Amino acid sequence: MALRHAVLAALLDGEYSGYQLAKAFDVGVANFWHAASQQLYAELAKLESEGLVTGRQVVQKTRPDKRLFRVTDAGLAELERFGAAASKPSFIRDELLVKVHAADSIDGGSLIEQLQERAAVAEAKTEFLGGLLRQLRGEVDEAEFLRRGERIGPYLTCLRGLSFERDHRDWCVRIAAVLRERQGIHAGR
Amino acid sequence: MALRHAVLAALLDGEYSGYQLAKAFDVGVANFWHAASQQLYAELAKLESEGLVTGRQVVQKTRPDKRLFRVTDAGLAELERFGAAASKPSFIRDELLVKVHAADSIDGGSLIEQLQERAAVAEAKTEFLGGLLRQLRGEVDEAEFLRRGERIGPYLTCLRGLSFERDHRDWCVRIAAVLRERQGIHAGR
DNA sequence: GCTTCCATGTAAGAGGTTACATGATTGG
DNA sequence: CCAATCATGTAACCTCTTACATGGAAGC
Repeated sequence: MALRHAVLAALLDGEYSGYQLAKAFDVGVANFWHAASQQLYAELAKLESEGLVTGRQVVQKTRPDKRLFRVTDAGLAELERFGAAASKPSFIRDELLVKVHAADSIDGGSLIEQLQERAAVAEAKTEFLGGLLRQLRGEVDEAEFLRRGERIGPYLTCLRGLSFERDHRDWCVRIAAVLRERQGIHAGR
Repeated sequence: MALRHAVLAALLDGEYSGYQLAKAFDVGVANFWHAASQQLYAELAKLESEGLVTGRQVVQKTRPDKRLFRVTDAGLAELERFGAAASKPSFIRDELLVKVHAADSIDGGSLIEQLQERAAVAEAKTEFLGGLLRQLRGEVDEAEFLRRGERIGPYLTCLRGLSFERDHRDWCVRIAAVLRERQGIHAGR
């Protein structure tokens, strides 16, 4: 019962279909919450039945029909209640880190490759998030936007995502270098 | 079926009971994997029945008896297989970030408090992880330890944890400041 | 012509959370 | 004296993942 709040928060940006929401969860929202599209369709149905969101049918000609959802007043109230309550501790899960933890027992070459691959993905994400931030703040500079912008929530979480991806990229690059050097040492024995 | 690998990786440090493992998952392992103690007991039983770990009973006088587990050769082989396979994308979940995403719709005061609280927790964690790193590398300096240390896996993941916590703390402090300034602006209208 | 995009789901099974049970010992 | 620590689980419930189903349109 916590995905609902992530969905409500994401829907504050405007109307979204389940499909669009799933895309949002793949990019910006991915900085702090992960969910598969099936979960989102199910959660939207549940939220609607509880009156926290409303959907309206949009008939399309060249595309399948869709339903656009927005947060209701009851949904806003629920978000406010959530905002005041205690948060569960944050939660991370990363198989690559599990592998690094076991680095002394598994094949180094494969691990180095995966770290480089991950570094490249993180690099691509930093660039993407940088562009998203520019888009969100528009013409004004960051300090000004943060002082007077009307909707800064998504901007703030993207800042966190950007910082996370940079940091993660740097770590991957560094660890790959460490493992490479150790391979050289072992090979030279 | 991925918790098993986190458990195997954690058990590489030596023998652990379910209870001790749960503590490890609260500190070092928490940098990349979260699991409740009940899960760990269940997973250890499963791993033992599959021959990937072995347990031995340790009778204690002043404390309840316990079972210490270590990884078997089959367990090591499973870890190696896992190390070579593709990793699932990393997974993050943070209710505080959900709240920040909805910052424009929820009470700012409560959010600022929670951000400060979180910053303090992150600060405490950076200090703890700093100490853990010193302990892991012993007398030698970091570069030397990373070149020639025998077991560097946990060190590398702790480095990531340290970096993450610092970064997270800085973000929390900054966002709290942004929200405070906006409150001042709104109050002054 | 093949793949990707749009768009919404269902169903089964695996995995995770919450609440509970037990009971001696050590530290403040 | 009260809380925390050590130590291991069970049971019920909720959530999440995996696999599948459908079908037209647009891009390469």
